[in-house]
Amino acid sequence: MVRPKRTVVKANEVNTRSKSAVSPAGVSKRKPATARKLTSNDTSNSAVVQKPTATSKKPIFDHWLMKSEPDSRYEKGVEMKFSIDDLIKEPKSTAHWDGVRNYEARNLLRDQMKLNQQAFFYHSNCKQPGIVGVMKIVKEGYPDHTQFNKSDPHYDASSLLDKPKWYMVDVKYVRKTKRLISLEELKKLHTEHKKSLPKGVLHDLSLFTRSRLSVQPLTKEQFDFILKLEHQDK
DNA sequence: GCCAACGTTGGC
DNA sequence: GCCAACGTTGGC
Repeated sequence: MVRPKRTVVKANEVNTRSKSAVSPAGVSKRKPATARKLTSNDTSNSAVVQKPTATSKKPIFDHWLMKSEPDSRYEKGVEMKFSIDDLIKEPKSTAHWDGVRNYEARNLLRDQMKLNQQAFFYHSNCKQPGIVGVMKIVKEGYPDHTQFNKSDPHYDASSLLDKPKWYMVDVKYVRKTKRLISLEELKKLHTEHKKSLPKGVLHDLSLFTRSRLSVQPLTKEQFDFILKLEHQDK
């Protein structure tokens, strides 16, 4: 599994409004992320995803961006790094994205991420933050076992076996992007897209509007737009 | 290493 | 349920 960069912190299920999450898939290790609340608000999901209706224009989020730290960092004595190369090295290049400890992210992992959907692998908290590859969801949300492991940095004593608080998905490596699509570049585009008259597709990219979320939702339009950048020289 | 943004905790 | 204090994320 991967590890997110953040730590565990057990979030309790209390905050309703929170939203962040992090965590990568994990293969070998995992890291946490945050998500939103749970128990109490299981029903209220984050509002991130909506269903299409003939009349509404709510965006459909069926693509993802998942953050992981490629550089070595220790949390409770456990190394948290998980780069795209680490994912590639996993058996079948597949990992669980464990360690997310944020309710909003948890809700995405548990409820919204579906089989075969694509996700960007994003390197964070490193020299060159940005998108480095593409992966796909190969197993939908299921309980993150690390919450029950006392020796795991993301152990959560408040989570019950029969009512797990935290979830993860499995992701499989698809390919690296032809080049790093940097945070800097995305930020520039985001700024332009906010200013342009009809706003551009990246005007509300969650990487900037919800920067601390470790698992972020994207529309197909956003995903495709960003992926096309790999063909530009930059 | 700093620090802004924002999530979490816990008293009241 | 509010909100101040505190903790974390993650870019810079």
